[in-house]
Amino acid sequence: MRRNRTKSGEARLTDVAKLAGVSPITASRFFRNPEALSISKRERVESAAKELGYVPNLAARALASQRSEVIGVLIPSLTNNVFSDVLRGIYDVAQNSRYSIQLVNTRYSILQEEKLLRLFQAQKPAGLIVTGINQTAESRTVMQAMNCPIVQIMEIGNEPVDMMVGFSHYDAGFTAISHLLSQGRKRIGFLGARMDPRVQRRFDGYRDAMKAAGLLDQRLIVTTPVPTSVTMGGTLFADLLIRAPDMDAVFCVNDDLALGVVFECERRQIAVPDQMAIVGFNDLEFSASSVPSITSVRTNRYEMGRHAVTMVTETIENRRPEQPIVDLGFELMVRQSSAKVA
Amino acid sequence: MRRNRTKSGEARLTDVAKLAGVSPITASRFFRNPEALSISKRERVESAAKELGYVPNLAARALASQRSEVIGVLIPSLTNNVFSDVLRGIYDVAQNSRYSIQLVNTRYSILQEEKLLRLFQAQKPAGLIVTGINQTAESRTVMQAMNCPIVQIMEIGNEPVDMMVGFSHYDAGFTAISHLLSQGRKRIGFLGARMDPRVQRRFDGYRDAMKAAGLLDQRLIVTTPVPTSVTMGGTLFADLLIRAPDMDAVFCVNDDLALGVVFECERRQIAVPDQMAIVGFNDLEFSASSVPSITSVRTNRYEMGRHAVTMVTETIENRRPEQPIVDLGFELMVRQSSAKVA
DNA sequence: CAATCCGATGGTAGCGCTGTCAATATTCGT
DNA sequence: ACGAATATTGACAGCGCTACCATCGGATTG
Repeated sequence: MRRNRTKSGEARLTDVAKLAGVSPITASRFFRNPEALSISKRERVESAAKELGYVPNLAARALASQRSEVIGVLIPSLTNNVFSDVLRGIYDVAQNSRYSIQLVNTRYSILQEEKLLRLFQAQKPAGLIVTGINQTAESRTVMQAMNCPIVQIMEIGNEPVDMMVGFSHYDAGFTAISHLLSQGRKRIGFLGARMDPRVQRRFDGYRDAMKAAGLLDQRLIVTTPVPTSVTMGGTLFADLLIRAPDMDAVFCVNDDLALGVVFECERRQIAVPDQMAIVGFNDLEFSASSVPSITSVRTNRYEMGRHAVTMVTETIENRRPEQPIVDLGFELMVRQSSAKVA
Repeated sequence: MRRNRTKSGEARLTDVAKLAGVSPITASRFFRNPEALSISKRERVESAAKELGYVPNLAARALASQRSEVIGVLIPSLTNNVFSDVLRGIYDVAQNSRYSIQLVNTRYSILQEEKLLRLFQAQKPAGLIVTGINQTAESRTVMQAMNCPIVQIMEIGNEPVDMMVGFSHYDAGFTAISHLLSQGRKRIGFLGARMDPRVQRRFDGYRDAMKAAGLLDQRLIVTTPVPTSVTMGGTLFADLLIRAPDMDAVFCVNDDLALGVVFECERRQIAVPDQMAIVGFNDLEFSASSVPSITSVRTNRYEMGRHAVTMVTETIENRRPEQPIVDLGFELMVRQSSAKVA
């Protein structure tokens, strides 16, 4: 005994088909590939759907078609500005496509990431976007078994699970230090909070640049596993000054920390850049308009998000990008905080 | 002709049931309400599921049970720090529940919001979290028809669609201005970017407080529809100084703008707070550690997110909160930028 | 000891949609 | 004008799961 409508009173595809005088499958095609219908049927189905206020049942569609139109996104933080930009890129592209985004927060834990990846299996996502390249072996296995396009974002490496879009944090760190060295700085501190894998690679760039210049000194390095913040920038900088009072520059792994250093310098009346050069990372919006403005490494986070979704959708539609690894690069924005000493 | 497994090779509930020697429905119950099974069956199903690596098919479940376990979230911006905090609260609670979050970005457009709300209908979400109280009439109709708990967040009002959690932006604005007035300030500027409804209500608080003090002056007010930023804070402040050179305080609708004003004052060598008091809004992390530290209105954004999800889930589980409207309040954090003139 | 209740389990019948492939209509080339 | 190729359309049979109701044995009650 079939009713006229769904229990909750909504119209079904069959109801639309009946009203339009076509078979259910024809109506179904109207919503997925209207070009396949003759003009007349197309119009009939369209007006029938409108009249009934038909809304497709996504669960039924997913069940029948054996696939969903969900792209899973795993990011490590919802607070960090860096990820909000990436997310905006992701959502901007996704909202104009038929795919929807399922976002989860790994909180910088690769075990949590592994667990969430397993959860995604149940959804049979159409694609996956994961942060970074440091997944557990188990996570990689799960991903490989998932049979959908996968993009690793934020950084690039040699062994993509599938595809990648990002840039080299090592090179970026190296470039930042090279800049300071070229300005005549010798005692360049490293200031890092929450040493996630990408921050670690920025550090590697710092270390190698300093080593190459014969200037590496453990006393110049301070890090903490605590999350990053402006306040933490000031605190760590104070630490660093105790350990290396002759420090003449500091490389902060992000702009929040750098801003904290700027404020701490003001408190202590340390002249920037004369006595202390400061370089940040990410080029957040405030870095250009702070006083002094902060030299920083600009990265294309919004583009990264857009790219990632696009790579996923193109792959689904059999237009897989020729290059599985996309390097979006970075740009050192030199500003007042690291201008040459007079 | 039924196969042993799904086409893609995954085990189905029936396969688990067969291996465990129980009926499919018993196996089904194991995953939804294990307590209903006898210990022996429970163990049998559990080990069978593990052996087959069974992962439930969410689409099938949603179709058969006529409901999903998705909570839809509509927010106007993915960039604004304010929302990242709310989101973090939402995700923290949701990730420990059986509900998953479906997030969409309305980009401050109530028309886009309406469209997205319709999209959500198709998903039959278990609950909905929407930003603010300024939905279109059509949006309200759609929501009312959705037959699921709905929480409006960020602010409170008198006519909840269903439930609300937030605080009074009017009161917050009024309080901020009262503080400045009590410090002896008379020419208090208003600096607003992207005048969304909540910012508008902060403005109403400003206007009424100034009017009550007989100090309202249009020249003291500057706003722009452009999104907020630190840079914009400096720009608008410069505008304001031209229009009202005798200004002795400024209320910024958020801390980014306030930070921009701090920098602009430094550039112009305007002494803060002696010549110019500054009050921000939201109490972002940097406000406490900037130089000078910035007086701001602290709001419980993380809690707001947590609350919203909790209200939804409790309602679903028939433990609807007694109070449909939760006022999380705010707190004025008085700091250097608005200390009393000597 | 029969009547009653309750917890545990299973059978049946879909949920609303789409994949597959066959059946028709339509167009085209020669 | 005729067969072949192509464009449209439809019938059927599930997708994997759960709601609903029936069943059954055992505990409880007077």
